[in-house]
Amino acid sequence: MTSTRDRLIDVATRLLDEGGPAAVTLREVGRLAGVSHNAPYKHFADKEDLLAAVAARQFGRQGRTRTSQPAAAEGLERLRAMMGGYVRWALRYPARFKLTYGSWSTDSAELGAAASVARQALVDTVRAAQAAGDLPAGDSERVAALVHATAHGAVDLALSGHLSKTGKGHASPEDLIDDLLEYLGSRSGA
Amino acid sequence: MTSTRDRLIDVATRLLDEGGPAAVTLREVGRLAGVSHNAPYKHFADKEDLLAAVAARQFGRQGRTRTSQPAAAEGLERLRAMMGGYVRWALRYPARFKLTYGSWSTDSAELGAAASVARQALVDTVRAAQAAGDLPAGDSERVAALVHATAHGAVDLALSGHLSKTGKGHASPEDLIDDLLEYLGSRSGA
DNA sequence: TGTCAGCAGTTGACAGCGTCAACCTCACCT
DNA sequence: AGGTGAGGTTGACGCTGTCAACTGCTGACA
Repeated sequence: MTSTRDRLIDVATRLLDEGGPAAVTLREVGRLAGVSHNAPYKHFADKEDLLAAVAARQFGRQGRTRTSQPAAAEGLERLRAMMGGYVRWALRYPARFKLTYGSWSTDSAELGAAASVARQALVDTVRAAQAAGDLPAGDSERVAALVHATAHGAVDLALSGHLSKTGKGHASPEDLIDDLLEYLGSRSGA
Repeated sequence: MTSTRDRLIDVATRLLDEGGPAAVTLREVGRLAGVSHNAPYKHFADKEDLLAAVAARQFGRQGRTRTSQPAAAEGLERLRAMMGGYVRWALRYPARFKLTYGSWSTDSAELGAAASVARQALVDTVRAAQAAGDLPAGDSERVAALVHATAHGAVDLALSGHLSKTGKGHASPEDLIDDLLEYLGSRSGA
């Protein structure tokens, strides 16, 4: 027996995937969850609050996926796998990606905490790769930020159609991340 | 004497800057432009079409700024200046940035052409830096895509509050771009 | 010169949206 | 027994995007 609150988040996520942000309507969410058009207000302050709950759940999944990743790969390979997961997730659920990393005027504590866990997992992986000599030494958090920024930007540009899709300059987000990691790797002087 | 169409785009841009995407309302745009609530439909098919015009104008300015940049700087420095301009523009007008690089279901020819000019200017600058030995050789379009992705992602994360703002991992978007260019530069073996 | 098409503008209407207020009901605590 | 609060309901409000119908002007052309 799932709670009404959970069902509302489920429905909102589904609508988001199917029709983008514009398709997420409090009234439609209520309808599909089998409650009245105003029931959502018993669980969320307003529309943004519901969307923040959707985003927090995504961060939560991401953090758990990252930390539970089997340690089959080591060093750079593990980092590459992690970023590959990020990219595939974003390309598969573009609307969730854009929502999750969108701007939040509501700074929900739940959201902040979930995001923090996900980020820490990346920093740890970067630190391990540095220790293995696969990445240049230096502030791990800053290197992690660089990697995240590149992956994030590559995906966002790809989703918006601003990465050339054919011809000489063609590159997928994963290609760009590989390029970056290769440059960083050869710089590390291992 | 500016045309009504231009005035509508002006007002829409202003509303976007002041109150984000939610503040851009066809009716309010009409009101502030001194016309009726339905006049915008004489110039734009629908709301998205108006927003596309706003975005196209931004791309246009960007392309012109980039190509007209004084050649005071050369090689890497010119590239750094160009990306600095991109970052500062994005941080100053976050809503325009998010809109411009958002997803467009309407693929207006005007939009595509304007975006293409801006991208080509970046590729040319990368090519020059490569010729100067400041960047590793290789497909210029792909290196340009990497640089753009990093800058874009860094700005987007910063705007969304996903870049740690204090402490050891603190880094501004410009810092991250500098990091990338430094890694690329030392890799070029000049 | 007369007229006629079409562009730019208007008013009015419609459904759907987010949100507020008031009411109901029923489990639970005292 | 009685009250209280969480979770649900219905109804209303103003605002939005969009459609339809009407008007006035302007330029092309017989």
